[in-house]
This record gives sequence, C-alpha cells and structure tokens, in this order.
Amino acid sequence: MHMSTDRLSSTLFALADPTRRGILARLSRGEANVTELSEPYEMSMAAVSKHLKVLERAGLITRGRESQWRPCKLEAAPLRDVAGWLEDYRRFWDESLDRLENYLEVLQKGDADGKSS
Amino acid sequence: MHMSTDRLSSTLFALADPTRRGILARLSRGEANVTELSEPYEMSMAAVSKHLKVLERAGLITRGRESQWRPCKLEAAPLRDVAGWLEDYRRFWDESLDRLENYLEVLQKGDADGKSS
DNA sequence: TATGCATTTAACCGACAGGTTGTGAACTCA
DNA sequence: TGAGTTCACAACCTGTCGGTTAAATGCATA
Repeated sequence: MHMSTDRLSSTLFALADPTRRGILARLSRGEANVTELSEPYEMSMAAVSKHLKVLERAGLITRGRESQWRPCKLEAAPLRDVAGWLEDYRRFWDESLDRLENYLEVLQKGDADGKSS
Repeated sequence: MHMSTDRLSSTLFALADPTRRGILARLSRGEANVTELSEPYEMSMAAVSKHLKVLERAGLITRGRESQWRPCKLEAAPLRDVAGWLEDYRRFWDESLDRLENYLEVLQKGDADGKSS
C-alpha cells in the first residue's frame, strides 16, 4: 500500500542508497554509460541497471541513446525540490538565525519589561 | 548485506516517508507526545511508534520522559547534513550559477583557441 | 549472416518495511 | 487496591528492496 508515488518521497528514497548517491556524484562530473558507472562497484551490471531505473523514475537522471550505449545524465530538478523542502527547517540549525531568534526573544522580553533602549 | 548504517543514508531513508515527514512538520511547531502525533493519521499508534523509532535512530528526534508521556522533539542536525550534501549539486539547478558556468566555459574555449581578451 | 558488445529483462532469493493485533509495562488517580 | 491512560514490544503478514544468474534485446561490424 505504500511505495508513495509522491515526488519528494521517491526522490528521497532514491537518494537513501550510497550506491545511487555515488552514481549521482559520478554523473556530476559528466555523462557516463552503464559500464562506466558500474566500474567502481563490485555488484553486477544488472544491479546497477536497477539502481539507474530507480534514479530515472525519480527524475534524477535521463538516459539517451547512442547506438548500443545509454549515456546517463544528471537531472538536478528533484534535488532542488529537496533543498526547497529543507528550507523550512533551516532555522532549526542555522546558528546565525539561532542568534537572531535569541536576539528577538531578548527584545521581546525587554518590551514586556518595558525596558526598551 | 545492506542496511547501510551510514549516517546520510539512514537520514534520507527516514525522510523518504510522508508520514515521517508529517511528524517532523508537526514537531517543527513544538514538542508533542505520541498520542498527539498519531492523531492526524488513520494508522494505529503502534505504527506511529515504529515511525518514531526510525526517526530517533536517524537522530531526527529525541524523546524525553514525563510520567507516562514521551514528548518528542525535533533535532535538525541530520537535516543540516543533508543540506550540506545537497550543496555540491546546487550549481546544477541554480540558474545564476548556470550562467556563470556558461561564461567560464566561453572563457575556457577562448583560451583554447588562443583568443584571450 | 554470424559474432561480439552493451544493456535490459525475467525469475528467483533472503532480508527488511510497514502495517496489524495482542499483551504488558509504567504511571496517575480515585 | 483497582481502573484508566500512555506507550512499547513481540509476533505475524504482505509487499518491496537489493542483489544474484541466465536469457533476451539492440546495435555494429567482419
């Protein structure tokens, strides 16, 4: 009943595997075909092909055709969406914003005490 | 042989579920106990409890004790790590950086042709 | 045509995900 | 003590994940 087809979920799911993130890192340095992509791994090429399908379904890569090769290309739009989702939480870790919040808190406290300066 | 214990993988895995992201969204508005957290969902509280364990193991929440209640609190450090990982890819979607890359590419091409200006 | 290379697909397997129900622990209060 | 509440845990079930091997597909070339 799961396998949420919702965009963010499938993107995050695709990213939650070190092999797939490694493939994306490789593709960030340029297009590559399946044989090249499987080279660093000890698994079969069929397994890598499955990983590529997951990445493709998540929209993280596109595949072209060049005779018998299928060059893979990184597509960053879903990553942008993840970054966008994360923005809502930035205030929970951004230190300068933490300080800002503390500052605002102090200001508010000062106001409550009627000690504006 | 999988179940990567690596930090980023378990964080992204935890985030790859809409229920768990919903729980985080709720916690971003303040602490809550398990009953409150399960309220919006039609699943059993045991299921939510399992989701909370996943979030806890990923370091995304911590749980206190207050008599029979277990207040949950958002912990954003793993989210910061995800954002950090994403930074390496920002140039692939940031349009202004795209233009910068094109500009650099043009410059490089000019150098290769010996046409520096 | 036959051969070879790159890649995908199919069938299978063990492990885990995500839900259920039932039981029980820990705590509060009458 | 006993009853009610909150929550966790164990057992179970179904479906998916991530890998395997073997066969099929698509293309290039002798």
